[in-house]
Amino acid sequence: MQLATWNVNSLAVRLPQLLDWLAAHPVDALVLQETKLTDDKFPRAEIEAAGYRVVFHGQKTYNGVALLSRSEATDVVRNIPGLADEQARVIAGTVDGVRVVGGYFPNGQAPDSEKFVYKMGWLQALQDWLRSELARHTQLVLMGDFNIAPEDRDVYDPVAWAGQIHCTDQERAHFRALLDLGLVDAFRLFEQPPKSWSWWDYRNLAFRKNQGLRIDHILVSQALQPRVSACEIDKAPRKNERPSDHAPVIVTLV
DNA sequence: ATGTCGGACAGGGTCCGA
Repeated sequence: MQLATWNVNSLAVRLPQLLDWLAAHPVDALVLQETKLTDDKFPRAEIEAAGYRVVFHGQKTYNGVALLSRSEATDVVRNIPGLADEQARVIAGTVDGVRVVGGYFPNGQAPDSEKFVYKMGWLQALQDWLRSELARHTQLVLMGDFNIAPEDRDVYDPVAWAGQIHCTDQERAHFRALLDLGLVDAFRLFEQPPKSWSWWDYRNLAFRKNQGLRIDHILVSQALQPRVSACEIDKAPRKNERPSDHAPVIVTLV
């Protein structure tokens, strides 16, 4: 079984690439972020024609998430229960016995901004909700664009980025709090190439220079960890002529 | 490199967000 996450930065633009990618990587479930589509504009027919069921939660211009799966997702949840949030950032469902939670975590803009305050509150609400989700679903995967680089080795220039957004102590503490719930960073279960990133700024020839961050993650519950046999970032779509700024991350379960 | 994308609004160029 394979699960994946990909911030597509506009599904309207990236749909052909998504369909190509699914043809090459017929994963069992995939969560998308930054679809940037209201639900009435979601390309359901095209995705179903590719052999996937799909549930989604979108809004105009910003954010927007989706869960694609070969088997039907059940017990679907949109956004964090109990959190009043106008931003479409979470979709969850149970696929083949695995609770799949897809998230587009807030960017946070800058550590002294109002958006950072929102990010902190959102992260706390996510943590509180996941604690109860884990109590109900021992087999759980949390994946998406976390907008957090958990450690310095996840940053191409940790000195320049020290204390900057994605790298603050507060964000990293929230990431560790998620691990403390009983989740494991699947990517770090395996030896990985040094300088492995999942996002490269569109500017400054960042991809060509491999100047990026690892901010897209797949966390698995402890019950699921023994099933994890591989986890990798697929850089290939980032080489497209008109790419998303993020690359997909894939986890393989036996 | 305040360096590029994508969407909205508007029907071009400018703004916001990332």
